[in-house]
Amino acid sequence: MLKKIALPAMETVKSIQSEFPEAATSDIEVLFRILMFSQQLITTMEKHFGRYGLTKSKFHILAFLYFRRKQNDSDLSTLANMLCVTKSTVTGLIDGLEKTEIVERYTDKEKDRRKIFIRLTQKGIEMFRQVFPHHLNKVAGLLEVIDKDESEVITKSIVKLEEQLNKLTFEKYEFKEL
Amino acid sequence: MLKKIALPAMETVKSIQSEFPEAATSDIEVLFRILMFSQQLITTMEKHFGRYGLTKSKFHILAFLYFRRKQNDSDLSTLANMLCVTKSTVTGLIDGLEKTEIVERYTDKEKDRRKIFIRLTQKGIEMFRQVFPHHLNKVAGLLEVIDKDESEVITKSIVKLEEQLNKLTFEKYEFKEL
DNA sequence: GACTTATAGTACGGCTACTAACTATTTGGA
DNA sequence: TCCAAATAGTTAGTAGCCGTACTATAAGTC
Repeated sequence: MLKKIALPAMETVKSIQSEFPEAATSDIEVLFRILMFSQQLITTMEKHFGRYGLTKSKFHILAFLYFRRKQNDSDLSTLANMLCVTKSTVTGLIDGLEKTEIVERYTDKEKDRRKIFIRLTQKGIEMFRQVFPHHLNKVAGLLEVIDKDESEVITKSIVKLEEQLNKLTFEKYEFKEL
Repeated sequence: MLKKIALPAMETVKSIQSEFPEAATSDIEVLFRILMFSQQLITTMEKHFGRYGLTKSKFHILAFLYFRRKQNDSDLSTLANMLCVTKSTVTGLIDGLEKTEIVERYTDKEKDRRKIFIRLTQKGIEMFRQVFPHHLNKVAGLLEVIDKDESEVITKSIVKLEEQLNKLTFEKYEFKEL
C-alpha cells in the first residue's frame, strides 16, 4: 500500500513558465521539487514499513507510543493532534493496530471517563524495536548528503514559506484572451 | 475533502534526538519540516480548489489537458505518468470529471484502438480559466518571500536528497537495551 | 498466420483521510 | 442543582490512492 500524493505535471510547470513569464514562475519549480521529494520520501518509507505490515501512519503512532510509554497518558485525541489528522482517522488506525495486537485500548476510571488511552502491547514494543533502527538508518543515511548550512537555509526558507502561506489573498494574474 | 499526510509527531522527533544523539539526528527536523510544509501547501491548495468543486488531483488533470489542448493526444496512461499515480487512480478521477462534464473520453479509430483519449469540454476550459489565475496568484505570492539564492540552495539540496534516497541499504544504528 | 508477450484501460477490494452526525461524559453558569 | 455547552470517541458515507486481476488490442517471434 504505497500511498502517494498526486503531483502537478512537470510539463504543466513548463507551460506555465512560458505562458506567464512575468509571474516569477521560474521559482514555481521549487515548490514542485519539494512536493516531488516529499512524495518519494513517503513512498520509500511506506515500502520499508510495508515489510513489517505497517504503514507510515501506523508507524508514527507506534513511535509516539514507544517514546512516551513511561508516562502512560496517551489518549486518542492526543494521538490525533500529534499526527495532525482527525480523531476519526485515529479511531480507524487504532482499530487496525488492535486487531493485530500491536496496541491496546484501556480506560482509567480515576480520570476522565470519556477518554480512551492507548498503549503498546509487548508485541508492539518488540515490533517497534525491530523496525525503528532500520528507519533511523535510512533517515541518517539520507541526511548525510546535506550539510549544516544547507539544512539551515532550507529550514529558514520553509519557515518563511509557511508564514506566507497564511496570508494569500491577492489577485494579480489573469488570462489575457477569453 | 482536505486530504492530508499523517505526520511524524514533533515530540517523537525530539525524543529521537535525545535518545540517538550520535545519529546526526539534529537534522531530522529538516525532513520533518519539508513534510509539514508539503502538507500545509496541499491543504491550502485543496481548500482553494474545493471552492470550485475540484480537488488537487483533478486540478492537475485540468491543467495538463488545458496546456496541451492543441495537441489532442492526451490518453489515460499519459495522465497517469504525468501525475505520478496509477492508471486505476486516473480512471477514477476521470470518471468523476466526466460525470460533471468537465472532461470527456474519446477514441481515435485511426490510432491504437486500446487508447482512450481525454479532453476538456467547453465547460472544463472555462472552469480552468477561472480557477487557474487564482491558483497562480497564490503560488506567486507564496514565492515572493524567498529569493533566487535560497531557491537554488533548496533545489540543489533536494536533488541530492532524491539521489541519495535510491541508495539506502545500510544498517548502522540499533537499540542498546532490549 | 498462430502464439506468446506486452500494453491500454477497467473493476474490485482495501487503506488512509475527510466531514457530519451521534452517544456519553464533563464542565460551567444561572 | 440543573441545564446548556464543550469535549472524547465512534459511526457512516465519500474520495483518493494503491495493488491485483481481468479484457481487449497490439507487437514480436517462429
